[in-house]
Amino acid sequence: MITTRFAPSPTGYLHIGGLRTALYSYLWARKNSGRFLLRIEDTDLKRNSAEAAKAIEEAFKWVGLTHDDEVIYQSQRFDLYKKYVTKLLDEGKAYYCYASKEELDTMREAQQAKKERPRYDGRYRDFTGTPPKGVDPVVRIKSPSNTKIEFEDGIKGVVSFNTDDILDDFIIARSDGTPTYNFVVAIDDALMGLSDVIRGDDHLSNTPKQIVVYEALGFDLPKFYHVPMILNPQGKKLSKRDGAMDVMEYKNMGYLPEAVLNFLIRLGWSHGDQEIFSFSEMLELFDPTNINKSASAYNPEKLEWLNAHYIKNSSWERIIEELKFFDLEIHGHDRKELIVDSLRERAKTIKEFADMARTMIETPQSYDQKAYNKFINQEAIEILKKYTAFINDYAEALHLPSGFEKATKQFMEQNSLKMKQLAQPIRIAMVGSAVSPSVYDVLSIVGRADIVIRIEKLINFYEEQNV
RNA sequence: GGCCCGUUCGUCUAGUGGUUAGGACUCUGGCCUCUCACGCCGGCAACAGGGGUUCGAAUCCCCUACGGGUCACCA
Repeated sequence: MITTRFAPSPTGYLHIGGLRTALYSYLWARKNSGRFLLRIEDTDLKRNSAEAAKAIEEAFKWVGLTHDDEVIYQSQRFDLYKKYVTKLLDEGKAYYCYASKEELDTMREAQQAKKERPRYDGRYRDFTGTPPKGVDPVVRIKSPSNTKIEFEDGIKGVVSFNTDDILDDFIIARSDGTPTYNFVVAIDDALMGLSDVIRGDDHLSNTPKQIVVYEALGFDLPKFYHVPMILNPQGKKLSKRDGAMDVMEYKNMGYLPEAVLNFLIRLGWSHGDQEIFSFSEMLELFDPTNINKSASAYNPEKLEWLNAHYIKNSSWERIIEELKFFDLEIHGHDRKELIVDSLRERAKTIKEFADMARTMIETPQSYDQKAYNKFINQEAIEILKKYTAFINDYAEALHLPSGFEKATKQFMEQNSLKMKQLAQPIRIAMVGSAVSPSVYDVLSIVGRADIVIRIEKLINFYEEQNV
């Protein structure tokens, strides 16, 4: 059985890079009918873990990820960790260290002065004397020396470390009794039954320490996969200055969750030349073995393209639903469908979609200067006047774009006009600019009564300008 | 600085000893056209450098350069 986990430290929101490793872990577990667990790494009690967990659950919900079991909070498992500290102490695999901070600092400085690697020198490793008074000891684990620690990473291949290069007897419990990161991670991963640990590249050099803990405690090692980092568009480390770090920001910007997931799965992973992955295809095709070895810069244009793709291919009901988030409620079944179909190939985000829809729904309050200067002149005004009269007197009912097309063509024929002469003035009257969907669609969306109002408004504006 | 990891078009990537080095995004030329988009057809653009191994290397090995990660009583 495959069991994976996502184990963020509580920062208050779900990071975009975090979502990617969560997605990989999720997919790998679900694909294999396994379990995907969530654990909050809140051994540092200063942060608000309840709020952080809530933010993660919210983001998971938005993109459609679900985890099994209850969320595990490390802060609630201190008793458990303490038992393992005691166990190692009893077995002689760990020991109390009474070295003070000052003592350790001077030791470190001396080492650095000699250009040596700063490391704990093991001075209390075999200590049997009387402990110094007034020092709360830390607990250190006995690390192996003069050997190698190797493991097969599912992404990087065999990774090998010389213990003397990287290890010392590191602290597993602080002087206040609280356990440290590398200790609890190993315990929890083992106790939670993880078979596969998929996590960020930045943990690669923690892995040997965790292996020391696994071995001291007699736990089986999981398979590790260290996923390379996501870089900003400039190829540098992602930081808060790069904008959207919080997954929920993407919702605010009008991105669809399926676009975000598709973007993320493809960033550092591939399946041949395929670019578009539905959720079920992700489930079917994902395999952590072909995650790329190197870091990848995220490029906003591709996300945008993906988002546009999903907008184009969403049902109109879905888009109407999404538009509500941007305070846009559209009434009328035909009108909803028409608005969506006229804009779905034009909007890159739902936010843009809402903005464009508003230009058709609401009477323009001003006119785009350039477009107005270019297309609105005495001749255009005369045409618009005639057109208003024509629409007013038109005998048949006018609802659908096809009806407006038929009527407008008749009008053009009667007046020997070409579409080119008519389209832009009408467009400016309807939406205030020279850019919109097909005029027939716009006309149909605006509706017969408002068409007349909007044209008259433009005419009035023109005449006031030219008194 | 030590250790670890990495390096194919600007970006995401395919490629696992023999390819005109493929696709996608971006940019760009054209077609379509009532504008803008969409769509379609085309274009620009890459194996970090140097040594080996081999009949033959983007692919295997070594070195260099560059980038990243990590070295806490943070996680």
